[in-house]
Amino acid sequence: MKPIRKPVHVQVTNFNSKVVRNLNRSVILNLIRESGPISRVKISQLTNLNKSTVSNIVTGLLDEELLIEDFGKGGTVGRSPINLRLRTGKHIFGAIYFDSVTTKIAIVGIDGTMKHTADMETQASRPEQFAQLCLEKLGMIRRQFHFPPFTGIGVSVAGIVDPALSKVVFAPNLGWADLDLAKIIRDCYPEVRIISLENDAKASAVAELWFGKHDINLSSFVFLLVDRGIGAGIVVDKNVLYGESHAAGEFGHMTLIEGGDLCSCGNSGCWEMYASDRATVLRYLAARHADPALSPRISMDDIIEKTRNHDDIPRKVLKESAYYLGLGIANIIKSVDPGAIIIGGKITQAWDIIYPEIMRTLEKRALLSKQRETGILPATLPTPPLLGAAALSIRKFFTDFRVTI
Amino acid sequence: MKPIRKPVHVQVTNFNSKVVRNLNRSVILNLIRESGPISRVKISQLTNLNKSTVSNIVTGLLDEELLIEDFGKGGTVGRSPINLRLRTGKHIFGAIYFDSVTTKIAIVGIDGTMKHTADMETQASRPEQFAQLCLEKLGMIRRQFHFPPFTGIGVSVAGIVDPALSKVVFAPNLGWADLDLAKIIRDCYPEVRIISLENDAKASAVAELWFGKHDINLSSFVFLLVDRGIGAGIVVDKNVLYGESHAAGEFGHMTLIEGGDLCSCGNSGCWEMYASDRATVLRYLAARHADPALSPRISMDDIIEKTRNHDDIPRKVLKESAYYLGLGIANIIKSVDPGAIIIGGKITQAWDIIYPEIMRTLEKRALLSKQRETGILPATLPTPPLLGAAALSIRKFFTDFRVTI
DNA sequence: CGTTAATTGGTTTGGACAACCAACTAATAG
DNA sequence: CTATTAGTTGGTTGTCCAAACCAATTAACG
Repeated sequence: MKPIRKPVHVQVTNFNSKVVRNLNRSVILNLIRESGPISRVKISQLTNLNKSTVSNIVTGLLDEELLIEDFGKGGTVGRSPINLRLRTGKHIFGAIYFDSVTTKIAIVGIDGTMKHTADMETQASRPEQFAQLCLEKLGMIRRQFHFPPFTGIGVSVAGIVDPALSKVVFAPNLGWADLDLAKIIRDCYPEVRIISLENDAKASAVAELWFGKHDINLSSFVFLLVDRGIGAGIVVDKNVLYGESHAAGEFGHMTLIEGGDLCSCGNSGCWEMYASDRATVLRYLAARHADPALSPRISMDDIIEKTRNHDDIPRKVLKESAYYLGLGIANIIKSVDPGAIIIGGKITQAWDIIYPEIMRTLEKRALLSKQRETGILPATLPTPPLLGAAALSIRKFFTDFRVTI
Repeated sequence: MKPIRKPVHVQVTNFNSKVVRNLNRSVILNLIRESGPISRVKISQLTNLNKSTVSNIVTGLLDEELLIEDFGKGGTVGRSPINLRLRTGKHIFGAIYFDSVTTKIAIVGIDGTMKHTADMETQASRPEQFAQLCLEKLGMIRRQFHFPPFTGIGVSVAGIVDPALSKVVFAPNLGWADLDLAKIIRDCYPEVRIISLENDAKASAVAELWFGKHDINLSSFVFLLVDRGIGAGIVVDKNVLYGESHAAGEFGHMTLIEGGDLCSCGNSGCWEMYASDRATVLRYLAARHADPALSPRISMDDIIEKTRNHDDIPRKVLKESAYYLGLGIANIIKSVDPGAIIIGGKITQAWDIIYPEIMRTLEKRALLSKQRETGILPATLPTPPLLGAAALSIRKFFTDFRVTI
């Protein structure tokens, strides 16, 4: 018999003038970030804040050296507006993406521009030492190219992460479990105040949300990262869904085919047994009647490369993967009904092959006619999980309330 | 080639003193609702609002006759607290739940108590007239039992609803499509200001969120309504997920068995072809070697009733449904990783039969060990979609900002 | 070409409003 | 009477808002 717990009264957020100021400051800063360069008057109109209030807050942001004023000419009558935009260069962010084969490192500007990138071969067997090595490399690059000290550092990992505890809970492809990565970063960079750790798919979703170059204003979407496995980041109203165990979006392990192939997670018929890169490679080897043990030697790049020649097998294999992708995507659409699905991963290099096949499947299996129009888009960014790592910390920088002295 | 649309600058919400007041008022009112009776000092401690601020706002709420003061004795030393609780009786809400066979009507108090209920046989063929009939019946009951005029009216429908347009988009089991139900309500009750319309599963989720009697404080969960079909309401951080086409949570139509039975939605292998009440009834008839055309004559009640006798077939059939329920629930857990799954519908009357079977399936198919502990609970409320209809309007009453004169 | 009106962008000023703080009164147990 | 807890009062602070006020630019007109 379970004891009946009385509801615990968690701290309720209240509102006062300071909170209001910080919220409005955040609103203005984000408006400039998203739609800058923009004048004070335009901000006032869009936010419904009074002109004087906007001026007041902007003065503060200029004092903090977060903005730059552009004195230009306005084409129409009247005084020319002073356009405001984000100041880049003053704040930079370090980013690391731990993946099974290659770990990627980058230095990223406040506006999401990659200032510098580097690759390292992942040494998964000694996680602490390897993480330290990457962090040191990051610092070396920073000094070498005379960047200012990091405002924040962000890390993404191909696995499940608990950002409250800032630990890697379970990363099967790296063989990591219960690794306190945040502590390693803090020890290495004690002066850096903003540190983020996140699952790679969720980080990618944040990257697309903040820096994606889509022609529609996406506020609800699912980012699908097709890699060795399949992960997803669900974004609803510009918020990432985390879930109770921080495992929301693990669509890769949903059962798609009852009684299907056995997955390493213990379940059978998981989506990623049919649509992940690993599945594609294995299917390719099977089609070539090759030894499945060769799979580590063959990469998605090889298969996609081979479609350029007049060879039907890689094309057929990719189409088959696309069919299964469509099958799972239809389920995602029925689950959370997103405004779009953004696909990242190597398979998107064969977009012309996979897209028609995905859409064909969707059209057969969609529930509502409106949902058949759900946009299926390739990622617009170079390496979403890497940029996403930085985006996590950049987001904190912009949305966390300024510490009032 | 699509035209590149510049991001449309939607109205940004700003913050000023009036907004702050209304937010804090809302915070206090909801705290009293959820954890009342409670004293001013306790509210102050829990919300971090100053004692005087709480007193100020509470005075306003007392003036509005929303609260009642209980002068009791406090067991300890010091002045006894004046406990505050919601005043019931002054505000009542009308609720209608349109389902395929029986339409249910209720009069509900502000605290979620059912004051009066009535059933009507659904006449789906003439939706406008039938809706009007139900609304009139609701008014008749109200007058007969001397209730005050309705503060709000809420309606839930077994189908997809667009609450922005307040229309029933698609209700296959009722045969309704593109029905402007909100207009019918408004025409019938022009003086009622709060009118809500929602899908039955989403309404049920709101009912459990606001009035559910669970021993844990649920803020993220999925309400699963197992009926002729299967629908779900996803709740994340106390917010219901709607989705781009207002079709989030349509797990009933997710593909669970590739190449499985053909569903009326056009897809094959949908979950509800295996786990819904209709599926259970059909499976029961098949086990009895009876004519599937008899299915409208046999109800879930009959099957559950028969498990009381020493008859193995209904038991076996229910267990099979529970297996498929577990299969789909595992997928839901992997999708949105909820804190709990609350199941509603007739099948929960056989909880002792289905629960062990669901859990057995989950344990085999869960991804994380922590997720194996995800609570699977039966609904705690009598008819969640009906109470949910009222809860929608009650929620608006509490959360919508008070119109300042 | 110089002056003025019209227009738009941005700032200053005074007032309103809400939360906060500290000191106060009220009630209760011992 | 004292210690303790609950709730109120009066004054202060901080923020937003409205409107008046500068600033800068173009168009019109004599």
